[in-house]
Amino acid sequence: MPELPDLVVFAENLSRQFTGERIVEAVWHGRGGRVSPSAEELPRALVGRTISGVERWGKEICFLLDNGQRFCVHLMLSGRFILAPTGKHPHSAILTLGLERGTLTIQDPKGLVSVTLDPPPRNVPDALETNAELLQRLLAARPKMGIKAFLIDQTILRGIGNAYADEILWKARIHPRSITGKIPGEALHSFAGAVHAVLDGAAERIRREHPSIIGGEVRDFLAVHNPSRQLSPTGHPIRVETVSSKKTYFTDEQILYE
Amino acid sequence: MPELPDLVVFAENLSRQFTGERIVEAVWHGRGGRVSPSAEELPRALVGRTISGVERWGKEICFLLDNGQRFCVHLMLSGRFILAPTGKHPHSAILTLGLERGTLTIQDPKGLVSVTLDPPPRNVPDALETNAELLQRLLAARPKMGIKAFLIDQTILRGIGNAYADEILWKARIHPRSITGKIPGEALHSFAGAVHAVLDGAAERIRREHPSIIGGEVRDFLAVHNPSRQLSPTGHPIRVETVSSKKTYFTDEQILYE
DNA sequence: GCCCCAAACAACGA
DNA sequence: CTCGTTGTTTGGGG
Repeated sequence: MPELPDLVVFAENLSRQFTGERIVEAVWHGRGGRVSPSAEELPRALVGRTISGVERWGKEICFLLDNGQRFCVHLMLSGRFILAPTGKHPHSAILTLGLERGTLTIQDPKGLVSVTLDPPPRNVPDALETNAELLQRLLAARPKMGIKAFLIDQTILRGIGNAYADEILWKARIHPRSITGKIPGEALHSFAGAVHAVLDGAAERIRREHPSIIGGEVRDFLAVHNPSRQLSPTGHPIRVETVSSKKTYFTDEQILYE
Repeated sequence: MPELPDLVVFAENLSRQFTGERIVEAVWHGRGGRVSPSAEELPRALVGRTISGVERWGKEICFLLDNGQRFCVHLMLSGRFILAPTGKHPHSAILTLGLERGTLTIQDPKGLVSVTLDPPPRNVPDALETNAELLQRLLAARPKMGIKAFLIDQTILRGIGNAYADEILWKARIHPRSITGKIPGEALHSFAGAVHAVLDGAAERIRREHPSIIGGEVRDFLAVHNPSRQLSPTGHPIRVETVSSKKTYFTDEQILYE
């Protein structure tokens, strides 16, 4: 499952590639996936529209349409975008969008992808809006959660998944079992800084190393949430435990606030 | 806090004493307590009515009125009924009912008592309706609870509180940390039998030893939920632990099903 | 690994 | 040690 930095680059590349293209066909394959408002409505809403841009919205990729509507795709666990020659329908295709110069398919072997036309606005900040004051406010509002559960809760802050939560907590030197309300105010600047350093840095790296990526995920450079590493970049052994019901990678460099 | 057997005897005694009496005054003292529909409505609904009976309903004591309405009192943690000479208002009085031949006061130092006129019917069986088939059905409906939490949950079965839950589980030889869905069907007859043996036996004992009791609680004869005992009646040391967030007394005679 | 829902659990106040 | 309410955690299914 791609996470926020992957999605940032996907959106850039999809936008570059498809802005200005008209949708000539939309086929819902009916073999899984969730669609709102309905599979019948979808082609009527999409076909004939021109894509005026593509952007990341939390963990979703949204196609902006020329009539002001937004068509958003959540890739969930195993969804991915695929470019195929016009008319081709790859395996486990959920939705195929025929465009003027090619076919964009959303594929998902697990069939969990969710697509939504004009999703309701969410009153939840995006992870890239993070700063110390915002963190302070969000932490104060939920003072007795595990910090790991807090970071990946999309109703609190949008965009961070399991892998990057570990990366951020390691960068901030905060133990994943720490309690939200116990993290001292003095730590919040470096915490907020870690959010940006990790997410922006990862997006920049993916952008540089995979300039036209629109699918899959790039994880090989992660510092601790990385099964191929035994030691953190600073040489401390990486532990793997279940924290807040999630597989969690961390080291003893991280301070436990509880 | 009186529990079911105490309340059974309270209801008998209040019924004997007040059936046929007319309510001539009802004073809500406004120093705590919860009243439904409202403190203003209450005197209008009660004054002038004649009490046609008193009965226990779950953990509540209900006064049946001659117009078919029911006036129910939940004593919560520290509420109690007190008889006072007409016109007297004891300390921490919540509600005073002036009757033809005396004054019945509901007193509660913690101010948690709740009184309700015509409480809505609850679709929940009473503990004294317990039999093996009922237990089977209720356990199957909530198969992954702790059995202690199950027994004291008033939305599942009405009337059992913390102390008698321990007594019943000891009598049934079921460990309080057992999981509802893991208790074997063969144990349900003795489990249901234990519910009745404990509750009916306690009521009978209270009735015999305190023939006119309407307040307080009698606990001195409890087998395990009893700080004055070190050993169960069968000579096993009594353990005290927190189970399902409640102080729980049990012994190693009780089988853990999990 | 994702989201949603429902059930179970814990904490707090009245 | 009671009942609500609210918030958090956990488990299952798509």
